[in-house]
Amino acid sequence: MEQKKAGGRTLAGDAYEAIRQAIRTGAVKPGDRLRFADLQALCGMSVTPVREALARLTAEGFTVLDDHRGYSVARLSLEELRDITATRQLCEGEALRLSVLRGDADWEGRVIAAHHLMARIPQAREDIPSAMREDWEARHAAFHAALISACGSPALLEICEKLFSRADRYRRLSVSLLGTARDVAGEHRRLMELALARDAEGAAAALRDHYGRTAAALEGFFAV
Amino acid sequence: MEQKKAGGRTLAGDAYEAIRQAIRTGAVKPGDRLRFADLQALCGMSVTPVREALARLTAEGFTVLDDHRGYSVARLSLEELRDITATRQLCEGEALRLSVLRGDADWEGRVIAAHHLMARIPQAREDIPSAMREDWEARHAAFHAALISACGSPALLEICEKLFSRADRYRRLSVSLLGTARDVAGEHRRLMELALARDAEGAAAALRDHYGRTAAALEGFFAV
DNA sequence: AAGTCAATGATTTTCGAAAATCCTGCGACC
DNA sequence: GGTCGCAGGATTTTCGAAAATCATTGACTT
Repeated sequence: MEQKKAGGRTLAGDAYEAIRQAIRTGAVKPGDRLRFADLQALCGMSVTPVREALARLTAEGFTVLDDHRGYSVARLSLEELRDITATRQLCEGEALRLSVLRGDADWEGRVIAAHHLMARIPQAREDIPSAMREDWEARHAAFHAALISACGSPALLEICEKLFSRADRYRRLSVSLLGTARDVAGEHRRLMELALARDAEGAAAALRDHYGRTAAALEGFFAV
Repeated sequence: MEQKKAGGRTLAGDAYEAIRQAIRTGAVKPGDRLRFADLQALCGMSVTPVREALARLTAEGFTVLDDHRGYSVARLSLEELRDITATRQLCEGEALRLSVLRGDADWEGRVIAAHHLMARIPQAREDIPSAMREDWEARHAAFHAALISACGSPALLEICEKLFSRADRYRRLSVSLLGTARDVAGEHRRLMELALARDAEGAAAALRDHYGRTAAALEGFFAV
């Protein structure tokens, strides 16, 4: 979805951001019902824009709708984590492969710049202030987006973007509960190097491995 | 208010179906603006459910939203046709491969039954009544859905379903403008045979070829 | 006791109009 | 001659309340 510009041109857009943030940060938990009365209080607006925001969030998999029973926060599960991971490996792997094959000098610049921005601040961890964690998350997303930005397929890019944001909720779980023992920075650097060396297959394989490790690090949590 | 429950559980759902149908049948054309006043008249309801319907349609790529300028029917283009085709070949090809590997006897039954239903009525063509064409389209969609139904990945299935319905608009163009010279029935039969013979790679390749032919048959139209 | 059914309360869904925003055309000014 | 700015009109967006629907409770029958 790329219809909202940050800052707020419409109230519905603001509501979308506010509720999305509440879900991502855990202010409302998976399975929680989202009552319109509460959301109107949270967002400070009437029911109509809230309804539109929920429609968008539902399309992206953050919330689910039960006819005449309203909306609730989508639950997290090991099955979904595995499912999303496998689908990302397929789609984003191919997107990266295409991007490496078709990227021009301008694309190389975007990748280098995005990596540089991300590497400048420490990775999200328990002992890092929340604001900086948010910042790193944004730069992390921008780096992955830059990698596949030259794939030439808007449809594939849209799919990857949606899957990335759906996986974001699981990624946050990883940060807050397990810490980060892996050398994520090293994985990212290697990803960039393979891409810039125009090793399409190698970069795609490294990306699949990268996502596989992230998922594996979370498997334990759901064993509870 | 005394609303009748004509089939739909919510008016927003009815509006979604009505507008979607208007777009698919060409009652409103690509690029046309969708004014709320017109849609309210068409659907016989107030603005709120229409707005929700448009939000859903936009999420699926049938319409586009321009902030404060309203909704319009998404345009068709050769670039998008190629893009969607390539993405379908990737996603649905993999889904079919997985489905063939993992499908059980129950899945085989679903595939055979869906194919039988589709083969019983003639394929959509100019000289066929519109109602029968709609019927065939529905069974065609059901057949393709059955093929990949055992892939085990809800995320992938959702992506395939969305891409299928997006491609549906182009498919209709093919029917009304070019007729069907290809042996589509034969392609479908071969697809089923490969799947039931558990030739996962062969079936996936046949599916990619099937979609490639459909797209190729339409290339000419956009040359205008 | 168990099951049915109607009244009640909570919540979603829809309405119709008001407010906000954008587009167009016209005129003034440089 | 061309550009800028500003009413007028059309359209979207939002509001607050009314209507419809779902879940629950409790009385009443079997």
